[in-house]
Amino acid sequence: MFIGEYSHNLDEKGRLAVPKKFRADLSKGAVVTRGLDNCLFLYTKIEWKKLADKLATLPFSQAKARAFARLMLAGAMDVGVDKQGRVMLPEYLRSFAGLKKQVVVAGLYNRLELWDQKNWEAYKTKSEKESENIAEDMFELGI
Amino acid sequence: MFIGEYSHNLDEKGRLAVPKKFRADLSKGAVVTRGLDNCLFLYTKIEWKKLADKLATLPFSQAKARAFARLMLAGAMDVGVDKQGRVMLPEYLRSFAGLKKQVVVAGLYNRLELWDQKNWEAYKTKSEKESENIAEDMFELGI
DNA sequence: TAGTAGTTCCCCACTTTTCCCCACGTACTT
DNA sequence: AAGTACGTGGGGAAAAGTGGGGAACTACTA
Repeated sequence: MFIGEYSHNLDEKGRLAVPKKFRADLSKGAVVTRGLDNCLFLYTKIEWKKLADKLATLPFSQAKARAFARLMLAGAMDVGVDKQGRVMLPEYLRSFAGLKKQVVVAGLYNRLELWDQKNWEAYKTKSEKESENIAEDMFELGI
Repeated sequence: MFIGEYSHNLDEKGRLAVPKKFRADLSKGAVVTRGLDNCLFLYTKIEWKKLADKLATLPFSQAKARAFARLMLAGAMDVGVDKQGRVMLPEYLRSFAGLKKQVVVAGLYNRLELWDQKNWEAYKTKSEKESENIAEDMFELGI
């Protein structure tokens, strides 16, 4: 299970170190893709497969379904973890998420999220302020 | 499974390099055809067969069904992958999709999509803006 | 029937990118 | 205070993409 918040630097080649704890899980294969709220999602191969199978069932005759599948599937990329425990993020994903140098790696149960530091801070302060309101809505979703 | 976004150049002879990863799957035979949103779809022979069988079940008494079947079936073309891993795209498909020099190859699970670079960028910016809305709709479809 | 033109396919060579490995620095631990 | 673990940076080898020359094949024409 992925939890926690880590800060790492992207190097000039677009590589990002993964926190040590998570490397074992990711070493068997990992997939990065476009996420929501301007971040990237990083899944293990197994978790990715589950998601991809769901996406594949969307009917391509529906414009919205096509758009969503294109964002997630075409946005996805197999990434290997090198001997130093880093993943290479393709340019189009870095620019999508606006990743500069400082990147926040956040654990969210079955995925990691990669955020540009600035965006993360902004998002967090916003959410913290609204947390009471947000919580109220969660009731409807069964929490 | 086809995933990812790649950028390749059409050469003067109308040939397009296929990303290395996908060549093994496509080497047994591939089919290109007209796609939706102004791109081309590229299937393996097996996946194409499944789609063609579905298209064949469409009632030809419906004008829209006829038009759709014509678009996809009559637009289809067997393509071989040469020893350098390239496919030859017939002129009528290149002009249909408005392919110039820079082409984006996008993996969408069971098919590849071929886009003119410009169109792809435009489509993507549009979808990214709407992605949160789209995502909420996807929830209803069980994602 | 043979010649010519147009295509398709194969191969060679160049360029660019990717990936792998080594080395350094910093921070934490013992 | 020294050793170890982890994050960071960069150099070099290998692989993948690209472009063009030339052979084989077809089709059309004289």
